[in-house]
Amino acid sequence: MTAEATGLRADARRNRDQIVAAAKQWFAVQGPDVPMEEIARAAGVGVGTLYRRFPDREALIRAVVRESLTNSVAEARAALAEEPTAWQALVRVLRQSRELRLIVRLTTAAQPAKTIVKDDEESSELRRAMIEVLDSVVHAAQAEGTLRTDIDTGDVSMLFTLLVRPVPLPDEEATELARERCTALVLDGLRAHMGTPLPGRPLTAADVGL
Amino acid sequence: MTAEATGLRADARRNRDQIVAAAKQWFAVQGPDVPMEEIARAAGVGVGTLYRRFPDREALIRAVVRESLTNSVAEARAALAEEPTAWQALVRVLRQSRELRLIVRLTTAAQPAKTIVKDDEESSELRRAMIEVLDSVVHAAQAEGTLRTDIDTGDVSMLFTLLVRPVPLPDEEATELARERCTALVLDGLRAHMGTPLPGRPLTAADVGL
Amino acid sequence: MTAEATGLRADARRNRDQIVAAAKQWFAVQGPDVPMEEIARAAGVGVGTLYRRFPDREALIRAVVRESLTNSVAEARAALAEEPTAWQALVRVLRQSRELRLIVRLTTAAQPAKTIVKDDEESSELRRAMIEVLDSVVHAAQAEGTLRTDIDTGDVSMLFTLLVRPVPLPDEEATELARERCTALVLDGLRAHMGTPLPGRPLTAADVGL
Amino acid sequence: MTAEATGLRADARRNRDQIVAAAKQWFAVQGPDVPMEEIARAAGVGVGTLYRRFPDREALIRAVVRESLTNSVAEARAALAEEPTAWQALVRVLRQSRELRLIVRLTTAAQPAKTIVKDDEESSELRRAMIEVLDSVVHAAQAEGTLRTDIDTGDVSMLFTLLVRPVPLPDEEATELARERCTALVLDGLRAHMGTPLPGRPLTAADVGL
DNA sequence: TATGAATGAGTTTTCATTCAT
DNA sequence: AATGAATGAAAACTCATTCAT
Repeated sequence: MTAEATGLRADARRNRDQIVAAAKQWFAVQGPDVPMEEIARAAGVGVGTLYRRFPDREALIRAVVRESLTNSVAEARAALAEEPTAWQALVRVLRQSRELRLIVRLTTAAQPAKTIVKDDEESSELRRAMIEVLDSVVHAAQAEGTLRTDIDTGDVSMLFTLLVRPVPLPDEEATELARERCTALVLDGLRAHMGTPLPGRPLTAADVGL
Repeated sequence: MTAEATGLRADARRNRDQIVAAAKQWFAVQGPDVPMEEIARAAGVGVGTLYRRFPDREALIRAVVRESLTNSVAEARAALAEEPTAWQALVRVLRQSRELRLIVRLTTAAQPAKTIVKDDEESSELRRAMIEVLDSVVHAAQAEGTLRTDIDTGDVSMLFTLLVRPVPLPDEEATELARERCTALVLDGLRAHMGTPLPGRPLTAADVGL
Repeated sequence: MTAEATGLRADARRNRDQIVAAAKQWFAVQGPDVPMEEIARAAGVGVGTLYRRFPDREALIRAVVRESLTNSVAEARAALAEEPTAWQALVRVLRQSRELRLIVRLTTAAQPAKTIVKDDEESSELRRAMIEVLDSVVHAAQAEGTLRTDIDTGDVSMLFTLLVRPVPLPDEEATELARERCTALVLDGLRAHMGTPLPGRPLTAADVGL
Repeated sequence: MTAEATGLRADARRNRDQIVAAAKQWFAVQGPDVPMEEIARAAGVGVGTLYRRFPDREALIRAVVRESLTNSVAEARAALAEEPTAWQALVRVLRQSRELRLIVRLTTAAQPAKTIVKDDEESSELRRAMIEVLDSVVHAAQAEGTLRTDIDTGDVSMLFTLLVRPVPLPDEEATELARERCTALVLDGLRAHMGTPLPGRPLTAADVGL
């Protein structure tokens, strides 16, 4: 799906994809420190195979982040293109959060993952693309009068980050409902003309280190 | 401060307190997986002493959670008693978040901490006390007409949980500002008479596994 | 060049030779434990091809030793035939040390190589041939009065072994000069009529396990 | 025995010494790549204990080298002080080679060991001390007319290095005899007034990277 | 047949927990 | 009772060897 997967033999390619998929699953539930062997097992391959494709844990995280970011950007672009209003695009981006959730999880983990993304040119480029789309959505929503104007992309992405973090409630259904309601409540806070004054100034993407 | 601290010789007691304090610091920055030796070093004692007091990591986490919960409940009660309006009490609880942040961090970590709290009678009792206070604040605020009425304590505590999670931005100042703004935005979403309809039904504390 | 190379298709034969050549290079610099894949890469073939030709590392070492021994014997015979005096032949053998150096390196490494040579009939035969030539040179030199007579082939070959071992000095030039000077000094020790009495008795090739 | 061993509890100290002793034995026969677990087993401790004392293989090698160098320097000084002639001191240094053999083995191994010694201040100092003693012995022997004057400390130490390398002959007795004879032959090459002209110029310790 | 992918056993290293001093 | 040493199980990573394409 991403660049580095090309030019592999069919079976190797299948394995690579399974490894990334398995890593995504494990990373999503346990964070970036899952035993490599666990991932290998989930992918149905030996550790050796995993290490042949991804020389160390960082490389694997990098690949996962790249893939998730690629998907997220594509989803965000689709939302912007297809939704009738910018507000609706904003809402949709926020709801299409599976991949985003993973990135946030990895990016806000202990230490390493953030550095990994920062140091990776391809990820950085994707991150820039993501910011661009978010900027468009935010400013368009403000222009159409649906989003409050005392905020900027950084504020929005902070809220996204918070909403998207995994909150392990006992059962799956409650988790979904809670997330939906929280999202709706936050959206209500973002809507135009409704707010109390905010401290400081609108935060840009750069302000929040994006 | 808590039950198990009583009946120890003065020096033993001091050790115990230093260990818990050190654990709180480390847990706050690195999560519940910090090497035990790190904690012992920060407390100025040997690992042996740590283990004499807390037979394993779970026991230590339990002690930390108990202490933090105790403090949080006290703070929440003080807010309810001292603030002129329930809304202001709500805001103050949300801002007095140091101890709360720690509990959330421990409670939402990988696997163990949540179970630890569930299985501990004293923590459960504190949790119930906390819910009771939160319930009072929430319902009082709704009664006074400042908090929207299509929500319940579970919704509020979910939002608290989200806001309180550590979001490692590059610099300390930006982190503080971002947190302030997000809090304000979320509070705007919670204010009475301002919202769009929410999906589902008001979530109680029980609904979100508190 | 050696027996097992015959009867192969031209390309297979070329592969085999490249593998052995690559192995000689790597063995010379890193000893017999170089990763097989390194050797394969240097030979411009896949590991699979290497393993098709040499079922395991031992087989490859065996092949290298055979080839080196073959060359060494040929060189020693040429020296004996072409040099005007036995002493000069001795000196020349000692200086023509590239192949010899490799054998010594492999033979005196950790454990395996020595056994490998011992257990290999072809190598043993070559070793016998080598001893024969050395014996001729040594005894001829003693007969012509240039080599001290209280020693035998085993002593000489021990000294050869010592001199021939790689001594990694910082720069290449120093290494060469040092080797030259050491060789000259040792030769001075071997010259007739110059020595102090030696302990024990002259060592034959058999004495030193050749 | 060396500085870093002081201030340990009696049992820890005993373990540390056993570990170093075990490492010396294994390093002497197998080189610096022996499995750490092997060393731990030989020392009668768990791997964990080994790693507590020596954070990685390098640290262990460093400790072994320091100890061996310390002993070697002491031996060399004793030889210089006690032997009636410098020549006899030279001979004695060369024969007291157990510790020296180990250092040479480690120092001339694959890559790392050399760097380890270079980068270690204490080892470097010991090395300088060793050179100083050797210089004294060499120059004194030349002054008393027993050692040829067209050489210098570098030449001598190169010959030492060669002689001291392990030559695994089948049986122990043959090894000893062979070493004795080789040493005697080399000494004959070093004796004053006996030599043929050597190429280049006398090699100092610096020339051979000491 | 050649290739390079897959496997899994072997090593290094870390850290929770136990135990001797 | 306090300390920090010892233990060993677990995790990361490498590489010889086998196998599918």
